[in-house]
Amino acid sequence: MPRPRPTIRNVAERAGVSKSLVSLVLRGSPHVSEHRRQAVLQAARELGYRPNAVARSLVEGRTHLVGALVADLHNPFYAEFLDGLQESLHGDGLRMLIGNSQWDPAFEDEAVEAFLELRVDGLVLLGIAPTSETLIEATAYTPTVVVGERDIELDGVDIVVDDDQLGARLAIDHLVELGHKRIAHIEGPRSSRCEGYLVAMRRHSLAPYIMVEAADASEEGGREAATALLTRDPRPTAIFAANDVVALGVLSAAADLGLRVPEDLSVVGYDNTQMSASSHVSLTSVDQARRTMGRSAAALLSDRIGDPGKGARLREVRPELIVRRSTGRV
Amino acid sequence: MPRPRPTIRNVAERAGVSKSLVSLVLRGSPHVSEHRRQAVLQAARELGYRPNAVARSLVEGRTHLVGALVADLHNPFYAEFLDGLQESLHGDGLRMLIGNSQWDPAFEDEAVEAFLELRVDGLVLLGIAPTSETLIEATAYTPTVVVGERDIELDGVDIVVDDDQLGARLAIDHLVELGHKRIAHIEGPRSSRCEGYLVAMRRHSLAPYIMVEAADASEEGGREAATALLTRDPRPTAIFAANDVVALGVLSAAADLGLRVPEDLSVVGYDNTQMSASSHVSLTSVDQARRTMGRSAAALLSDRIGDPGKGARLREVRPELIVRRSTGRV
DNA sequence: CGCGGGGGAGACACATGTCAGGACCGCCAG
DNA sequence: CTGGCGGTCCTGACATGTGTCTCCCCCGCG
Repeated sequence: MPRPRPTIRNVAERAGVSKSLVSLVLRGSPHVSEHRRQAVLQAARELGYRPNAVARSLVEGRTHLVGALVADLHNPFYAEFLDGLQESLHGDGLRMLIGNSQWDPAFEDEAVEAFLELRVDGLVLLGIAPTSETLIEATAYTPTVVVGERDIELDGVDIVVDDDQLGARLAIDHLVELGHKRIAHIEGPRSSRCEGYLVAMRRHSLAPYIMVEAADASEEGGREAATALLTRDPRPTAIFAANDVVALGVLSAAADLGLRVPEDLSVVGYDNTQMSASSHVSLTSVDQARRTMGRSAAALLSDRIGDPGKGARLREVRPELIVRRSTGRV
Repeated sequence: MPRPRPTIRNVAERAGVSKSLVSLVLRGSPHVSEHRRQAVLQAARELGYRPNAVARSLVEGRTHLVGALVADLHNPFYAEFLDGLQESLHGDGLRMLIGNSQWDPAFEDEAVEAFLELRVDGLVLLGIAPTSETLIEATAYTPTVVVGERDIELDGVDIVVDDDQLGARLAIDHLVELGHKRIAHIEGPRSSRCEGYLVAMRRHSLAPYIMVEAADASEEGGREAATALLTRDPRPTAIFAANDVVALGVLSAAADLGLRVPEDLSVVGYDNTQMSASSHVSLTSVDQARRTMGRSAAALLSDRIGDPGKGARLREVRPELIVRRSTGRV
């Protein structure tokens, strides 16, 4: 039913010119008489002509497409990051495609294969370290930026991360300022946050009070770890959780044990999830400037597309502490 | 730095055959001797050959790409829907591109233009009604499915929605079963949910107890509306909120007024957000079978791509009530 | 009349799929 | 034994829609 879309030749015929001229007009060449230019533009408008990006990409050798591969679309961090990324890429005339690997390495490879076949100009890996053979090969052929993963040692691959250590320090400083000493930490997958906690505690000469409990990054994990911490004697007066979901588990555990927040226990999360902003939760949390990270990634990528073969660069973005009602004086 | 990717010709030379034969092998033609087939495959492997989807699309006249335009990536509904969509499309050999309009009609048009220039085979509009000229034109040229918007009257455009009315009925039935009579509703943007509430209340002969308060779809809006409802005399014993975010506002208002949930007040949300599953919130909520909707959309779209020109179809997906701790007996 | 330059057209290239046709082989009938 | 026929494998040519490059034409000016 859908009639075939008009091509540049149809426009040329209708305007009574050669197709080359149509191309010139559409690309904004200055060496075209005003008379013909108008004729071409009008013909294009009348036919509802829309340039075929496929053909253009083929001849240009580039697609102006950037593939963003996300481990998990549900994670609000990625969603906001993508907003920033798209915004900046758009300014550079690049379009963003999103692929979703759902944490499955097989899907990762597959999505990247798709991007490579589409000949994207650049690749952004979100929460995905290029370890598989396919991914490594991809980074060799295509300008790539990795986000949220440290310790990538690949030539010509840029990295954008949140400065976890600084974030942890912000949290601990805040708690110390409120008079807390027995500050515990629940460790998650990001080990640098734990290191930041350790460093900050020592800096405040609170080394004797260091308490760390590991947990998997879920509410249930946070609850179990918190229960373990809070039944110690003496119990901590504050808990810095690896992230907001874990912190939510801490809140549950506290409620179960009859501890009031923040009177009896202060809680700090990480990520500043939408959830933590809810007044029903109101969790003090470290915010990773997500949009900023997105923009950084876009800048690095555009630059690298323009000039591949640069050395790898690392961009650490400064987080910020958002204080809410889950923290208070001892 | 990145050396040019090998083409089908390079493979042909290396294997000592014509490029047509390489194409045949790669497309899995049966009329190729095993000997040559192996030679071609090996040459392709050695060169790291990857077919160029751009060139292929140009000659095939189709891209095997589907563009999904999302109003808001942060909305977890869309994220999960996309999972289901991608999963099913993948089974049909289609790849999914995601565009993000961030609720801005200008971005919508622009993203759709991009999709059209890329010559996507199909379009999925999430929470976006095709009202602008660009979008309407797009639906005329490209198979399209609209999700989450009713009342689209366009030829050849399929619609997938949650059965809001049924969802509301499930919520009310549940509350009635628990002995509630004074059940209030906070109305959001989806008017069909409100209608469902009204119908269900009347069905239970509870028309005299109908109470509706409008609110904008935010936590603050929910809080205000709930405060208004809960300070009435007699006050409602249960509130059915338009969605989970609004319900969260209800919980806040209840806490402010010293009402315990569920002892003094039962609350039901809609959408079964991740938040509502958190044990710290534990909100009874209506779940919109998001993955199922994604799969439905994929099925409709694949079908329409195979045979455009069918009439418009409407698919209403059945929601389900998830009972948690925010509802209890009167 | 010659030269320069502006404006336009035609040819080619991009990487691939397909289709018509050709080479070769084996078999059978004359 | 040979010619014809059918089948298998493979090749070359063409097509897809666009950008660019070279070349040509014509006009105006010196």
